[in-house]
Amino acid sequence: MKDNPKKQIITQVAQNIFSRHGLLKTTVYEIAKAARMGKASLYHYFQSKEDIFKEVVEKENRFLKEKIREAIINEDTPQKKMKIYILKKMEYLRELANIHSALKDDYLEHYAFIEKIREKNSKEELFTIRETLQDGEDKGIFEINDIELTAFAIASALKGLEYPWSINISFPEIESNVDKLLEILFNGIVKR
Amino acid sequence: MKDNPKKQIITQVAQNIFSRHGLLKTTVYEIAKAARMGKASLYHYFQSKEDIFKEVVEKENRFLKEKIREAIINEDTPQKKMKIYILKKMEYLRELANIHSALKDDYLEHYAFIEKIREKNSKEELFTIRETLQDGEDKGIFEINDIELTAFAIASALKGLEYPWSINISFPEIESNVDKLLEILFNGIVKR
DNA sequence: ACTCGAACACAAAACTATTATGGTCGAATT
DNA sequence: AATTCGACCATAATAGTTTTGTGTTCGAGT
Repeated sequence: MKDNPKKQIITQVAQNIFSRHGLLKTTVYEIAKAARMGKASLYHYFQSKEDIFKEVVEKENRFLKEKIREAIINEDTPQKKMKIYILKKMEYLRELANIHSALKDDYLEHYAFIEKIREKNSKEELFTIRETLQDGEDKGIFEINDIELTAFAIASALKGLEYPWSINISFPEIESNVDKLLEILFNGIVKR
Repeated sequence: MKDNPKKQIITQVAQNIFSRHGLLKTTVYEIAKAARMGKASLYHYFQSKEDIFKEVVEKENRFLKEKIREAIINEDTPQKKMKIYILKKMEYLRELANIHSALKDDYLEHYAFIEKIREKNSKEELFTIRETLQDGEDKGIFEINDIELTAFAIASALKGLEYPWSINISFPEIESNVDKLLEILFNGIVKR
């Protein structure tokens, strides 16, 4: 997808409608109407409904990455970089309805293309964590053996931050939970 | 439930049938037949199908707790106790089909009584982790500020161990992942 | 106290008909 | 040539109806 204006309009209107109704409830007809064209014309620009949704998710992912890059750019320590990465990702995932849906909605998990999106996202996450660990090690801040396994363990732990605790269990504010978990991951609980 | 032999027979046969067919697919009629009684007679001993399942889950939970107690009894350090606790729990949850189902199956999550079972289990988990942290602190091994929040953060991290990663992502053996995560939680990644 | 056949209310499943939806095709328009 | 779209297709989804299954109750019997 280059700079085709029609394609961008379709993507934009689709982004809005998908984010309100979700992938399944949004019809191709609705998107076409909102883009002021006939339904059949859409297929000149996109191969399928799935293609449109993929494009929308990729657009949101680019936005998310840019926002994270901006936030991290002036941080100097790997600890701060990791914290900002996690918090910004959580924050923007809440706003970006389509990528959130693609990554989190249970009813979408049997679609092969959704599985691919989730896989790509997980790989990017693991990569980012691994890079940050490497950076910290290079700077003599972190001391790590088996960096791959460490990246994986940390990624797993961070997934646990989204665990759906029962409503009757009083759980802390997400940010203090992130802070505390990162503090533990960085410094450990064994006396120094 | 005291020592009523009929009730114990019902519970035992129900445990078997529930673990094969699951809560929803198991009929009261089947349980009655297996216990060699009429369907209506069951209601003399249990108030409902739900009551039978609860009894079965409680039975399995008692068994699980006893197995963990036995495994931990000779361990001396809080680190070892925590590791054994996590691994044993994972191991027995895999074997004890009914409590596993009660805690994990998505299709059961809208039942109020299942939510209660999950809540109770989470509270027990948090309690166990908190106790172990306290033990470690009392022994001068751990240094913790805000023990409640720390217990919560660690519990969250451990929930992440069960995250369903995509099949195309090569993830490590569960035990090495547990080991690595615990190592990080205990010692941190910042150079000592 | 314990047992169970019969019945109940309604949930679940099966079946049938109708409508909606993603996608295609070819002709028309720009 | 690029773009548009009406009409149509195959089938998925939905709606409506009927049938069967299931948890539970009740009252009579042992």
